[in-house]
Amino acid sequence: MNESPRDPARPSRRTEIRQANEALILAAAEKVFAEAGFGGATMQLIADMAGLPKANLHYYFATKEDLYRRVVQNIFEIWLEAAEAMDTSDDPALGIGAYIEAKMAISRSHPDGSKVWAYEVMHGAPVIQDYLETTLRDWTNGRIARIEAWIAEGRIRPIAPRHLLYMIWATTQHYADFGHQIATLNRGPLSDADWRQATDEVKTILLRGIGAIP
Amino acid sequence: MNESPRDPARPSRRTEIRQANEALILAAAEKVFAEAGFGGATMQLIADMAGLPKANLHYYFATKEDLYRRVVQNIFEIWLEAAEAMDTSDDPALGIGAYIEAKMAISRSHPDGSKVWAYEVMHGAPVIQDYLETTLRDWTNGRIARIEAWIAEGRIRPIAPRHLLYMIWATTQHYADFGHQIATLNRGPLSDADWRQATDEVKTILLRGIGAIP
DNA sequence: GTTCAATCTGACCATAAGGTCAGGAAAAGA
DNA sequence: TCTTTTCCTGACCTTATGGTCAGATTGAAC
Repeated sequence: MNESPRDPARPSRRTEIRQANEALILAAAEKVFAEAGFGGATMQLIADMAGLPKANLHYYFATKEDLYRRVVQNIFEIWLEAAEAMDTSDDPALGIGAYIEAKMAISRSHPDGSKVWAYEVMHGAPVIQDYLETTLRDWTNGRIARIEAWIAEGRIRPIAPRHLLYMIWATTQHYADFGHQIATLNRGPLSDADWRQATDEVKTILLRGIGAIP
Repeated sequence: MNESPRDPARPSRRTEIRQANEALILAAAEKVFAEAGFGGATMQLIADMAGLPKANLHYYFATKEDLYRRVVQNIFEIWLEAAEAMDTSDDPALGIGAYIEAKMAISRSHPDGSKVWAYEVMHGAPVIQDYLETTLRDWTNGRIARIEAWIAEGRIRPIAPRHLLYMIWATTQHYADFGHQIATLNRGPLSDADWRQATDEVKTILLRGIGAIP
C-alpha cells in the first residue's frame, strides 16, 4: 500500500472522525431532546439513534448537560445568522419581510432545534440565561432602535417595536414548536404550498398590521 | 359533643378532603410539569410542593401519567371556555378582539398550564391527540367558517382564517410559554401596564392586519 | 360504642438512568 | 516496525425514580 503523507491543509482522518461523530451525536440529540425534553431524553436513546454505543457519547460529550448545551447553542446561532436578514433593506416591508421569511424557513428546516430552544426557555433558561442577557438583549435593543427610526420617519405606524419582535418570534416559531398540532388540524404535514401560504399570511398580516404595506 | 347529622346537600367532610387534596396536588403538578416537563418532573417533587407524602399522591392519582393527563385537560378546558369570547359579537373587531383579550388574560393567570400544553404538543401530543382530532378540530372548523363569513361580507380582508387562528394562538401563548425570555429582555416581570400594552399591541396589529380596524 | 369504608404513610422494591473505567483497536508519527 | 496518542466499548457502579403494600388513622353510619 502506498501511504502518502496527508495534505496538512486538509483535515486529518482523526479530526474527520471527530467532526463526523460529533455531528452525528448532535443531530440525534437534537431530535431526542426535542421529542422528550431534557429530563425525558436518555443518553441510551440518543446513542441508539446515532448508532453508537452509549460510552462513546461520553467520550465526545462529558455529560448530558454538555450535549444539551451544544444543541441549544446551535439553534441560537442559526437564528442569529438569520436575523441579519432584517438589515438587508432600508425599507421596513422588505427588511421585516425578509426576517419573517428567514424565520419561517428555519422553522421548517430546524423544527427540532426550535423545540429544544422553547423547552429551554420554558424551563427558565438554566443553560442559556447569559445569552438572553447579553447577545439576545443587545440584538433586540438594536432592532428596536431601527424600528423606532422607521416610526420616526413615518414609514410604519407607531407600534411598540418590542412587541412586534415578540409577535414575529411567536408566529414563526409556532409553526415549528406546534407543528404537530398544526399538522393534525391540517390532516397531514404541511406541503410546500402550505408553507408558502403560511409564510405569506404571516408576512401580510404583520406588515399590514404595522402599516408597512397598505 | 353534639354530632349533628350533616346536610346531605353540602359535600361531606370526605369529599371535601378529596377535592381539596386533588386540587392541591394538581396545582403542584402543574407547576412542576411546567418547570421540568413530564420526564423531568418527579412525583417526589410534586409531593413536596403539595406538602404531602409521595404515597398519598398515588392514592389520588394512580400513575404519573394520570396526573399529567389531568393537568393537560385542565388548561384545555380553560381555553375552550375562553374561546366562547369570540362569539360575543357579530363584529369581527369585537369578537376577535375579545378572544385575544381572553387568551392574553389566561396567559397571565395560567402560564404554567400553557407551558404544559406546549410541552405536550411539542412532544407529539401523546396524551391529548384525541382532543386535537375531535374537540379542537371541530372548534377550529367552526371558527374558520365564521371568519369566512366575515370575509364574504367584506368586513375583513380575504386572509386565510386558519392561519389567523394560528397567529392568535402563537402570539397570546408566547407571553406565557416564553415569559421567562420576555421578562429577561424586559429586565423584570411584566407589570400591569406592560400586560395592558402587550394585549393592545397584539390586538391592534392583528386586527389591523386583517383589516378589521383601519 | 361498634363497624365499615375511606384516607393516610413509612418502608420497601425493581428498574433504569447517568456516568466510569480498564483495556482493546486504530490512526499518526518516527 | 515501533511507539504514542486517540478512539472505542462492554461491563460495571451508584443513585434516584415510579410504584407497591401492609398496617395505622380517621370519618361516617347505625
